[in-house]
Amino acid sequence: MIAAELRSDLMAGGLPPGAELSQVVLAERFGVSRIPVRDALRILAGEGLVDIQPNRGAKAISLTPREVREIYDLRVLLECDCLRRAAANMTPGALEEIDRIRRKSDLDASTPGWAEGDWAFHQALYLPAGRLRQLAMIETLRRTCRLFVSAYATMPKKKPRWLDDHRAILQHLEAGETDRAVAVLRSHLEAAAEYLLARMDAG
Amino acid sequence: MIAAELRSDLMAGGLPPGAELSQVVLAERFGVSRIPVRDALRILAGEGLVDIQPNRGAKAISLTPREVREIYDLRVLLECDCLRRAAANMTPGALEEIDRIRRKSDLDASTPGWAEGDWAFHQALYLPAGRLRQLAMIETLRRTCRLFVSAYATMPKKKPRWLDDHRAILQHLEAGETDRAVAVLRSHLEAAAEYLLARMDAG
DNA sequence: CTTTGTATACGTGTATACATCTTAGCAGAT
DNA sequence: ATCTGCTAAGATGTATACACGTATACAAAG
Repeated sequence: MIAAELRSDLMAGGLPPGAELSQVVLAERFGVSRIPVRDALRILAGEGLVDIQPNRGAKAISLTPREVREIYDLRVLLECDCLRRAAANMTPGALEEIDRIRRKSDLDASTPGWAEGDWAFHQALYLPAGRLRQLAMIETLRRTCRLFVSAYATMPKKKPRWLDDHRAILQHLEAGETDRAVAVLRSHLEAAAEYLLARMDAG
Repeated sequence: MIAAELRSDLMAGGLPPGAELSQVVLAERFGVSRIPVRDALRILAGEGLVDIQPNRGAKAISLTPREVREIYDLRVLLECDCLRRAAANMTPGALEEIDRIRRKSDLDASTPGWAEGDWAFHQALYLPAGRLRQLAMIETLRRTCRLFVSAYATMPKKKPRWLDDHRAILQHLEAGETDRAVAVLRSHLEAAAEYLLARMDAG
């Protein structure tokens, strides 16, 4: 629970990248001893969200533009492959379900919780691939990016572009044109990378 | 240190897949309290080597053939991409260094520590890509496989095939034929997957 | 004989206390 | 004035003790 709480704080931007995460401070804040805090920090370290250095404390991760670029390259690699595999196993029922989730995510596109809907869509999209481990790796990479999206990009106004991309991906899948769907996904991710990198250069 | 020790034990097969890892027995075995053991288990859980279930203890991971297949597919995806990027940045000096490591790994090919040399070669091969995070992900996946190689495959006798592959990859790189080098790497990994899966079906 | 409830034992989760390390601050020498 | 060395404060690492949850064994009811 403490790990989940900390994760939310990191996502929301309450703990900016590079912030020092003192065990005692967090323990007092949550009203528990340091042991559960240590466990939580180790869990988050395993997810790559915090960086623990022996005898020197934990920090919220801080990425260089070069690392952000690498992470998005990895996402392109893993997500495009996952979509391709999912397309091979896609059923009409699954497509219907994904579209339902897409429409629901349209609603809270302007709320602070827009990212949850975005991830729900992509998750549903990749699920038919039957690759749980790959999906977990993708989620980890997405969360790592989220930290920086929250920190640098206040609230994307280019949202419509994203929603259009989602719809386009689905339409191409329904038409059986996997390559086109994958191409849209790739450009979808590249656009997000460019947006974030531009913001990092600015701020 | 305890995490490293446990990792070695898991690799060497002393702790077979699915083995229950009790905090108390491990604490007694290492002559320390349970706290450092908890930390070590969380570290290994972050690396995906052990599975921690709340209030129910930790176990060495146990993979189904389907999951092994997925992991090798991920390795093909990540390692081939990494090699391609490395080939683009490869210098004559780097090739010389890799070949030096390859020749050294030839020597302890029949010893129990053959896997270290194997990994050293691949690591040197991918390093010029300048993708540290991707390299870390690959290492994690390789370690996960290693657990099962140790458990099911006593000592591969097909070693010569692997060493030949290593040499072939280098030769293709020296010739500037990246696609061929990547093709050999892919078949290299596929062969390892087939070998392990066959052993799992048998045992 | 199967099933359900309970009690006991075992293991994990957490709090407190102590040991160790890092680091900031300051005094002194060059 | 800068650098070296020491000292003290704060944080992390670890050990011990206790609280809680889970699982197994046994007993009793259906």
